[in-house]
Amino acid sequence: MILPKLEEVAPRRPGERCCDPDAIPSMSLAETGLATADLEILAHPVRMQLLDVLARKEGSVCVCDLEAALPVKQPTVSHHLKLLRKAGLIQSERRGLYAYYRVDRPALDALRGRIDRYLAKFG
Amino acid sequence: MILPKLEEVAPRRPGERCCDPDAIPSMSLAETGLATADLEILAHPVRMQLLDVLARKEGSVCVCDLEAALPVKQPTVSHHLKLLRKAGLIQSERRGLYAYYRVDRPALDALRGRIDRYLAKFG
DNA sequence: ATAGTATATTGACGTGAATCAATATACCCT
DNA sequence: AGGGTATATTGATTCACGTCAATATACTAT
Repeated sequence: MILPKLEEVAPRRPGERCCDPDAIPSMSLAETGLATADLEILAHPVRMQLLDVLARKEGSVCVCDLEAALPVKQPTVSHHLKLLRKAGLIQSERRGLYAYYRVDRPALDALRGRIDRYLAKFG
Repeated sequence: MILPKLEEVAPRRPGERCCDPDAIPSMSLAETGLATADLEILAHPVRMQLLDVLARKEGSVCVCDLEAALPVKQPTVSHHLKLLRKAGLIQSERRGLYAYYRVDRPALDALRGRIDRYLAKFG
């Protein structure tokens, strides 16, 4: 390992250490990318309320009930349900005209576990 | 409590229950607003790496070291540090030309606790 | 004073998210 | 077939966020 001559680094007052060699993230950009994706899917009031309602019910919930429970219009509900489904957190099923959604319990538990692990890095 | 006559509600097939009375969020919009604010502050790669670096160090870290550790320019680092400080998660101190940041340990622990509690609602 | 450095702020730009009206799709019923 | 309903999709709009060049600020050193 080649060290620069002292004159070549920016001058610092002694005790005001800059260029601290272990001020290095333990998480790569790829890791923080996954972590932020996990957090982002939860970080919206509508999605949080949707998950809240779905997670408390044992079985499936009709979209019409989800619409009634939330302060946004039907296309917006549909939009956020789609995002949650793409994230693997919920599953859907059609019965006739109606669509029913339920949580994917293992996926939701896994998400919780990952977020717990991200937070543990700061503890 | 006044109930509508049965003929006045939208017709449903029996067994395809809609208007489920307990499909109701347990979290108000105000609560989900606080929760999403807590999640949003973490849900960015640069802020997560900043917290990662700061949380691992016992003392303060010079901004110049934070800049060196992250893949963004100086104004961007400054911007995210400001957001984290406004959120109460970090504190800053100036020593001469240099600025030093450190985590606010109680605030970070409190944030972790709140997020744990939000996640517990889905468990 | 003058020059130089570290950090903060401003202002502008690009990008993506959120929302919803309008429309499409798929299903039921007569 | 035709009309009605529930949900999904499209397209347009708005708006907040992230980034950075340029500049300001505040300090150091000569």
